[in-house]
Amino acid sequence: MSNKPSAIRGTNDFIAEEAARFDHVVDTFARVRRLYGFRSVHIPVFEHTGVFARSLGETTDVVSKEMYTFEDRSGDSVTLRPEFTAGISRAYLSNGWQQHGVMKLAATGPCFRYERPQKGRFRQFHQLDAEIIGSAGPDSDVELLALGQHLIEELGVAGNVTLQLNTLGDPESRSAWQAALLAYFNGHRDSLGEDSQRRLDANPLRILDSKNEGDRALVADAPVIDDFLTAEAAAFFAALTSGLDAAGVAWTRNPRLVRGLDYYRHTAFEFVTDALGAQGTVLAGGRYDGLIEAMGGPHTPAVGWAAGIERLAMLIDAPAPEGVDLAFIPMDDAASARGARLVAALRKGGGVAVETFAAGNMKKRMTRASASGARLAIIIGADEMRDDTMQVKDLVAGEQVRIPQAEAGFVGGYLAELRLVALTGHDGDVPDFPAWRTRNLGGQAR
RNA sequence: GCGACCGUAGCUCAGCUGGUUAGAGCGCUGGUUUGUGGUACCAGAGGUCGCGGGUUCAAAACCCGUCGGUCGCCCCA
Repeated sequence: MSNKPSAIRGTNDFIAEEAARFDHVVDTFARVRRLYGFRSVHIPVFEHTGVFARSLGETTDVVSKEMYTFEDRSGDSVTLRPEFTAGISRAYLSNGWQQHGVMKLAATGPCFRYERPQKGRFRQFHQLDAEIIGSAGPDSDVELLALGQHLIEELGVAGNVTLQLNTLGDPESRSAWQAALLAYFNGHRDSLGEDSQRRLDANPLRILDSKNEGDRALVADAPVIDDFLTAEAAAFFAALTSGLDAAGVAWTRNPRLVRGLDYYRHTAFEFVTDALGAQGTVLAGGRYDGLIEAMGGPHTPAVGWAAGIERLAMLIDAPAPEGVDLAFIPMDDAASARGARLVAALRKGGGVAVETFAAGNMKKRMTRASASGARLAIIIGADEMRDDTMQVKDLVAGEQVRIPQAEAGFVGGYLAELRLVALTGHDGDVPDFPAWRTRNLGGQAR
């Protein structure tokens, strides 16, 4: 048992419920983002290292110690994407997407960060991503946040998640505030924890969300961004908050909320939960007006967010397990061949999900058929082959009828009706299959 | 990079202060039911006790190392 192959640290293999949770998050995003006109974008999973190194900020942890970077065979340094925004911005410039005007884009897929894994944090993790590129107005921030809120609601986790909102101001506001913070914390350097003393040099803003008890007391009296906001920055934030109120997006002001990556301006936000241990951030982002310009493009305002699929997946209720509609159980080769045509017709014509159970003894086949989630089973053996009939068993009711194979349409019709009832949430009682068939036979006869 | 905890059957775990052939539940295979499941009963297969070394008459249990996992710090989705 010790020679089993092992997975790379911090990667996951999902089946069954875990896979269903993951899929449900992805599917829900695909549905909701269309409601807001966000179009799908597909970008590479890796880029030239410079794409990330320059855009995220050389001193950030993501760049300085968490990137999956390696040389390819030609000696170029390439990096597995640690996030989506830099790659999308690069694609925007590479392909001249300015021609499309304001773009609302959505992406999904794996990202990579070389970190110690823990709850809600992995080396290969997966994100949902939404960006609005080319729009400077706070109405775009509102739309983007509304999308995020809507997604959270559709996933049924809104009760556990709150939106924390802050502004980092424009570059003037931000650097004035940063200078004031630096002066303030330098004055109390000795009272700061070890980690925060290091932050003082690297990224003083981060001291604001220190978890150290002693730091928190200092942070409480630290300079607040509001006192450094330029008139424009203040107006932007006011427009944003009133827009959110108008759109019915609930938010909480958190003046100590900062974002780790260098490119953020103005809006910064996190949807957080306390139900996930130490990794409470489930969806987060902000405005990054300077990024595309810094990458060598024209001045292009933009806002975006990313959400952690695994984190959302841990939060939602378990989705209904996957299953098929119908189990086909042939008793011998002849029945198997006959049934193949029948099954193909049901799949292609009726959209019926069918799984065949031909291995093991009868009891085994029934057990597996039952576990497949199928409502009905079609059983064909030598007896049935003789007179072109089949046994149709309702696996929920336990009732079974022997009917002509020519009546396969009833099977498709019954399953279609069940689907319809499930879809409309109409809980009208559908009888078991034998009774349903008798009823519809009668109806047709007249 | 730092810290804490954990590592026994396919899975989840029990195994008290070291003492003979290492257990349970679930799952798997077969049977009660020669072609009928989801409930029940019976039987069976399946374990280098993560790996290496040490202490001891004796180690799954104690010590050291190592690898792996989990959670936390840092940082972040």
